Amino acid sequence: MKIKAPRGTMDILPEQAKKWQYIEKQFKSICQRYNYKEIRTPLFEHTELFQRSVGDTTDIVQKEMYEFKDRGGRSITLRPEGTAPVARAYVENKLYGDPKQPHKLFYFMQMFRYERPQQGRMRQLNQFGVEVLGSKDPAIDAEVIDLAMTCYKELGLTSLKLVINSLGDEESRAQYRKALVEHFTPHKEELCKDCQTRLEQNPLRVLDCKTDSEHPAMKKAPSILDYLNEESRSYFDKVKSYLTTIGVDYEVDPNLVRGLDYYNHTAFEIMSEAEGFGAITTLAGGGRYNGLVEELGGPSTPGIGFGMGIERLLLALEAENISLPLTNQLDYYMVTMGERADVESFRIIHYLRKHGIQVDKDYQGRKPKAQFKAANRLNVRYVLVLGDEELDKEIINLKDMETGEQEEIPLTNLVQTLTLKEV
RNA sequence: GCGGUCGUGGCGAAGUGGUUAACGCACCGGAUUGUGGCUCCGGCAGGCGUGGGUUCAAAUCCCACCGGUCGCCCCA
Repeated sequence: MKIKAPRGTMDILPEQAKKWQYIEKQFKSICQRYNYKEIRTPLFEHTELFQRSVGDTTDIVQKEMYEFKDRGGRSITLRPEGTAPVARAYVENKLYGDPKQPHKLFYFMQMFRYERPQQGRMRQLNQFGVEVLGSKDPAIDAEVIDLAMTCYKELGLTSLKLVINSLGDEESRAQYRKALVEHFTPHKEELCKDCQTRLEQNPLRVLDCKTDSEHPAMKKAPSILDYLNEESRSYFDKVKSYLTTIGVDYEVDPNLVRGLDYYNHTAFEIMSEAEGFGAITTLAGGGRYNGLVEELGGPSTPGIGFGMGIERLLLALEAENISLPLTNQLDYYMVTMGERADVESFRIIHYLRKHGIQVDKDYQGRKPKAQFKAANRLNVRYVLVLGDEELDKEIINLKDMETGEQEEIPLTNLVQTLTLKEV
């Protein structure tokens, strides 16, 4: 084969697509229960949107964006994440003026990140996500987290870990940032190269460095939790208390920083603890972003959301050995014998389909024997047998593939009989 | 972006320098002129990821590239 799918992309074939459909259906039903409405934004945006919101120092912007110039010379980027585009749409369409607040939104969208692919990390990836704009009620934080957990739980996943943290408000964060720089600067030379850069550009991210995690300075690093001001601390406490109220277990990890610039207050991640899941365990991540809408030119509007990788979700299901209840097999298969019957069968199945009956036939010119084999392969319970004999008698033979029994159905009663069978 | 590892018919998998590249599954046909799932028999299908090189001779050795996979960075 000459032309292959570009690196980091994949085809989703019918067998697999059934799972995607099922997951989407379940998640949409959950969203309906929680009263979240679907939003769809463009596949690509002006590069500037991500630079300004996600942040120039983040990995996403520095090395992962699918960025190109269009024919008009504009810098365009295939969206690497969903929050910024949704916030942009909120501002652009003036949804802040809509009396229905907050706006509770969900999406199923493709994202693109230029990374070295491996299992669970594609260049084109699919995310289900949720964004709530216009509420700073800690109960909404808990609702969003609960929604994500519910999605996983209703599919049957159990080996989950919810990790939460608070990054505090701007003031808390600035204080903490200062403390971190003061703490790490004396050890700067001992830290890894990445951390030295991070210390200057984005000190919070020094904390989630894996290389230096054993360094004594890392262990003695100040905790964000000690730098939360009164308001931030109280907010975080309320979020935790709401989670407890509805029985959502969590673990507080003061080192959970989240990479993107727009986050503040609540940050969370959901991981799989299933065995054999490999190095990548994050299934979903999100947080609050109270300054983002304003940053994008809208009125000061609080927001919170998460993104959930569907590819990783499928891996988690596999790791936990969960098979989704997929049930779309064929109801009827038509077997024909002879040319007369073959032509007539085409007319009949068209008629049956028109009446809502799910039926297929052979298109390979196979012998009857092979047609029955095909029916077996398709896992069909009933086969409609049509040959010269049946045509002459104006009936069709309905064969039950499980019992092997066959009964004659008058053609005039066909639809009625088959419809009843399905019940 | 860095490091390890792998790449043989549709799938799985032998072969590690030398006659026309095992085998299993799947598929097609026959035994059974119009009836399947079992059995038996037969058949279809690959020149070994791509491109160079070494050699009398390469799927087998070397190089580059592409792709998968694992790990790192980071995240979904």
